[in-house]
Amino acid sequence: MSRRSGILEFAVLGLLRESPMHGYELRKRLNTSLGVFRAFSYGTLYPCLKSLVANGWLIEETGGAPEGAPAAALTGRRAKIVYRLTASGKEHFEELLAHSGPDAWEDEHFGVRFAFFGQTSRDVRMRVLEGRRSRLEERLEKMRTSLARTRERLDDYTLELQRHGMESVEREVRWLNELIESERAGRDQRAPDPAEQGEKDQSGDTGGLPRHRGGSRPDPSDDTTT
Amino acid sequence: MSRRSGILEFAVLGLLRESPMHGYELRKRLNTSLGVFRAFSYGTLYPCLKSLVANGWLIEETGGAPEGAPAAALTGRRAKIVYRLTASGKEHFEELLAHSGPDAWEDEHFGVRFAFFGQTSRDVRMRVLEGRRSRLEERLEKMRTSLARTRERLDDYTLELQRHGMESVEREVRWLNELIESERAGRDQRAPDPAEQGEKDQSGDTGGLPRHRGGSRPDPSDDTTT
DNA sequence: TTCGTCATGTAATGGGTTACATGATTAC
DNA sequence: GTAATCATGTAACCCATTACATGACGAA
Repeated sequence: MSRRSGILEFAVLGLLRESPMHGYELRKRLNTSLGVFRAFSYGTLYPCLKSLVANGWLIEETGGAPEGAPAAALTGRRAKIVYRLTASGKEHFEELLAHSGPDAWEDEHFGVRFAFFGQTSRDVRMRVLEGRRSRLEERLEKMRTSLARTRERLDDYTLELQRHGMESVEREVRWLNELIESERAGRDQRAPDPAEQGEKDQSGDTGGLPRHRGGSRPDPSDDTTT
Repeated sequence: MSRRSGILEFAVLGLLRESPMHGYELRKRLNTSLGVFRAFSYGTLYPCLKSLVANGWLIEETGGAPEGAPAAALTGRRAKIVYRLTASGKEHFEELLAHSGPDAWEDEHFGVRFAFFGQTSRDVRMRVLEGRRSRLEERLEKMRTSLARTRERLDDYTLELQRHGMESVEREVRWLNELIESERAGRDQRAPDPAEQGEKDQSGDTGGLPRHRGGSRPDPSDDTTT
């Protein structure tokens, strides 16, 4: 029952909803897809998985590959313990997805919440985005007044640090503005359950994200990994 | 001896080098001047102060305001315990300032290190800035390849999250480029010991930071605080 | 005189990492 | 056969927060 971090629990549940996986692979996904923000070690992950099992939200599937063909988990290598989301686990995740309390837009939570926006209803998405924005704006306010008071006493480097910090926050606010804007424009389209999608058309209309060009495009010609 | 966080120790030593302070004020400074990145609670700060005293790096000055006029600490309200940096504490801080090991440019450390660049020698500044930059660049590399591999499997929101994350990192790299550039341009000017400055002219030539205009300027007309 | 803020502390708890222990499977 | 990576776990520790306990001082 103990040993739950909220954010990790949420992410694990969300990832396992897409497809069953074993711990090792789960961790990799956690640290790439979502893990721009957070990296978890095994010492955190495995105990968490155990506790999720104890809660009845996951079941362990040991031994030879079960019929349910856990997709990528078994290409080449046989998994030891595959975790699969139970019905009540799915239900629990659904509840977590629906929550849009104040903690949902704190630094640690927001990223993960956003990562699962594809499974989140539009009104919750809006609340989370707007909550995050006002959170950042009040932080900005504090920074501004504090800077106004201490401006003279600070040396150039501290000032520059402050300036850059504020600019980062302002930038995220602008990003949120864009996102909120396009959420407003797009119609409510809750993404279908990924586990039941099969080969269906996934030309996602998930609210209509803004288009971005230039910068951050991965070089498609380098696939020198694995 | 235990209970030391490195970053907190560094920041406390650095702030106390400017002027003696008591814990309460120290914390406020920690959470404004430097604390764009980190906020510490009393439960962390006070034990840390005790351990710094135990190391001989600080001394506690209890009772009525000592002759040494601890500046802002005593305007209006009398402080209970004023912490002052000892000679060996100063020496220790000097050593910490001179270190430019790999941890100096990790996320948690970099901000605080930068905040004290005014007291840092130019070559150390350069090493830290360049270390940070290459750290970010290798992170960027990882993100790019990982994104290239998983691009198709990711939904629009995850993709957007990834994109924004990468853009943030790229932006910091550009910032570092500017800083490194102006460090190269400026001559070596180690800021004088702030504790011995008195009313001297402080038109800091600390290497010549780049000039920035627009955005992030505090509104000078709102001083509705205190 | 009561409320807000200043001011200092501690014990319990939380949330996470590191280092270690163990072993299977694959690539060379 | 041996190195690398896959794979699972645990115990010891670390860093910090929360909640609590305590009390002084100034302003309304």
